[in-house]
Amino acid sequence: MRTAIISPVSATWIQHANDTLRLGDVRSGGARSAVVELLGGEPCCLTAQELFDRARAAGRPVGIASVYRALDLLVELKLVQRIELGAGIARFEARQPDGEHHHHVVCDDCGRVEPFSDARLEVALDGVAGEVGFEVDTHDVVLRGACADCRG
Amino acid sequence: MRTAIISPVSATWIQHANDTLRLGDVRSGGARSAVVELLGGEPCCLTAQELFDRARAAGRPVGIASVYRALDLLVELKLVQRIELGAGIARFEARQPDGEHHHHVVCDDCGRVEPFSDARLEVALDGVAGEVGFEVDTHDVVLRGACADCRG
DNA sequence: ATACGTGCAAAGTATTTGCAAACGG
DNA sequence: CCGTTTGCAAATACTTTGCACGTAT
Repeated sequence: MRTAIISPVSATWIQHANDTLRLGDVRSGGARSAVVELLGGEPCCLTAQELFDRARAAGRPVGIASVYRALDLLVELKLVQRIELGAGIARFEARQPDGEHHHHVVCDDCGRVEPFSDARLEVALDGVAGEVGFEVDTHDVVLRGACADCRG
Repeated sequence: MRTAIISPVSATWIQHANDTLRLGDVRSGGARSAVVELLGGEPCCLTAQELFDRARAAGRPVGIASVYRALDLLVELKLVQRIELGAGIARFEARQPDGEHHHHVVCDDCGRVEPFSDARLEVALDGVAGEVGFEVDTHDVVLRGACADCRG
């Protein structure tokens, strides 16, 4: 194990993730620990490649395949949300145990991604979730347009 | 040109799409016509492969590359919306000129996709669009969960 | 006639899988 | 010790690009 400087909120998620992992019959390995720590310390979403690069930069010789395998497991356990913002690149973000979350606005021109959250939107989404015939677990919302720099 | 049995609403979109294409300095080719006709006749989203298969089944010897090229152009002209529902497969859907549109709910288990629409959700989305710093052009909403068949 | 559109095949890129070695409990 | 996890390399699957030929205007 290795210490890391992380925010209290994220530390809670890391704790939660490790607890959940321990419940399943999974063992702790270096690659998965790195992914959990990195996602826990990040406020917004990261790509698999970004996780790989950061782990390597931190001196952990992980393989990209292990990053994907760790992410698959975490998504399956509902600890992580997979987010598709287009361009065929998946992004990953910690799912807070209290349901707290945000959505994303993407610039069609430069690809910039920014988070936002809105209580009324969540209320509307919860309302819709009860009306479709599915048992809804999560939702994604993506706004697309031009950021301040690219508008012209 | 070839006739096809299509609904009035979609005929409007096809008309609109052809008009818009004619304004740009683009010429009409077989592959692009096929894509426009197929998207105009479909109420929900289709994958590039589905468009390719249907065009071939209809006796049009299009190439998959031309399908992608036509879709790129149509997306650029805002005639078509690209929708990412996960699994790395993009889907495409006609954008009605009057802004009428729907969203999607996806079964995490079997992959089933169903459309839905909700006026209150649209109001909330419009409200949020004015508060983020971007000039928002479109939005995607995806609900994920278990469909009636897979719930257990 | 001339440039744009097209089909095929090859290349590109994100992700997954096979496998033997390393490792945790 | 035994089975999970890992890193590497090869394979896969969707999408894009190169190029010569066809086609609309």
